[in-house]
Amino acid sequence: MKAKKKLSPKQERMLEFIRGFMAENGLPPTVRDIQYACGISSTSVVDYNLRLLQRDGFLRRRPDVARGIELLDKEGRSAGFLPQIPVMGYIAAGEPLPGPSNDGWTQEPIETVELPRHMADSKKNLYALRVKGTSMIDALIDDGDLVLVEPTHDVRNGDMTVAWLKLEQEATLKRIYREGSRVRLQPANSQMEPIYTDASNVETRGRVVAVLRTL
Amino acid sequence: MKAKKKLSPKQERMLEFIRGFMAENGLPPTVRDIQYACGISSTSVVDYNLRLLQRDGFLRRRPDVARGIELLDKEGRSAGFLPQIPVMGYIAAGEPLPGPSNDGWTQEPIETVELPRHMADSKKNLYALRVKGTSMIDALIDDGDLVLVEPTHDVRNGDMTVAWLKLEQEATLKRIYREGSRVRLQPANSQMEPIYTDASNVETRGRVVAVLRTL
DNA sequence: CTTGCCCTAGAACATAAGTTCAAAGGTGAA
DNA sequence: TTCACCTTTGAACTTATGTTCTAGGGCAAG
Repeated sequence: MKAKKKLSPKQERMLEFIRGFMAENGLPPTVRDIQYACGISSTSVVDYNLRLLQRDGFLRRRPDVARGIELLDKEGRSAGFLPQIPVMGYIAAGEPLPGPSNDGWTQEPIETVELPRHMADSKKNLYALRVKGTSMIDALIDDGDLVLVEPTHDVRNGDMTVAWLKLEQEATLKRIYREGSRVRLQPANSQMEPIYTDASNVETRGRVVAVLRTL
Repeated sequence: MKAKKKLSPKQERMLEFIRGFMAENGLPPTVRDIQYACGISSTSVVDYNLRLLQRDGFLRRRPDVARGIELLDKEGRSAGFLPQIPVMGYIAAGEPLPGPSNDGWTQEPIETVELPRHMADSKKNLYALRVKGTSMIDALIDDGDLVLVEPTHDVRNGDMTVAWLKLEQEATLKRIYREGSRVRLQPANSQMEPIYTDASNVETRGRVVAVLRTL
């Protein structure tokens, strides 16, 4: 992991814009796109800063090719184009569960992952949690897996849910079924027994839309 | 699912090239890139065919913008840029296991998925299998999951392996450990017991590099 | 054969977009 | 202040790249 130079606000903004432009339009911006979007007065200033950004390893430029900007990730591989999903923290049985407060997040993401469109589905404001420990095995989720969460309170019966059990002070991933005043939390692994608890004891934090495991 | 017009060989080739170019270079090709790569004699012919491809819904062109080609998937959403991983078939306990023969595949993919670089990564020639049934639950893999396979015979001890048990005529996903003349197949779920069998009974088809589950 | 249609050729054109330059403005160290 | 050094300006320049046009070839229907 290389220590990246810190960027000027202008460079920060440029990178931000380039990322967004690529994700939105499916091709890299031109120098002039950047100029206008970032309120820069001259193409030469854009060029100047692109040069610096390239020097510091944030992007690569192909000389003389239109829109020849290529964003690089921390490992120097090509990146961009896809929505960046923030990994907001860990989910583990005994630990507090990161979640959005009323206006945005208090913490920074511990990392970000780039996800294909058919998963990320843009406007849903997804975030991800890294699973720590094997306590979610009954949901067929292993240590190190990444769970993609849609932060909604509108969880339906049968949805795989990120739940916080208040009494137990425990985070869990289960399919949820409201049954009167109580709630049934059903492990994905049908060989395992469901948990029943009082509805007031369960705080749903969102709906799991995907699980990613890399080996 | 709309019925796409069938394409001329030239158009087929152009689309193919555009896809590859984008995945490889991270930006769409120019008209002239396409011209040279597909051995076309004039830019106007490329333009002509791009026009037809656009008419038939395979791509969108932004007028007057350099490299303004945008590939569309079957649903008309923007696509491209990422390696297309072919889903070559199903993996299920009692069914034959799709696999590459000496020169390529005999079957067509049942679908393709677009994967982020950090998963699809290199030129590893990955393919995917759709899991059918719950027989892989001991590997923490559910019905409907997608397993990404690197087709290699060089599987190391501890790798999650796509294995075919000849006697049992059964496909399975396990961590593999060679122990002398026999093989230990260890479920990912550590609460479950390993299977031991003779080395000659196991045919390894590749290494699982990722598991994707969408809910 | 003629007509119409789809496709190909080659060239020229228009402009989108990268690059370069000389000069000036800011800023901090000495 | 003076001297480096980094950054900004505004414009001009070059070329990469989309677009257009006219002409012609191939082929099937009439």
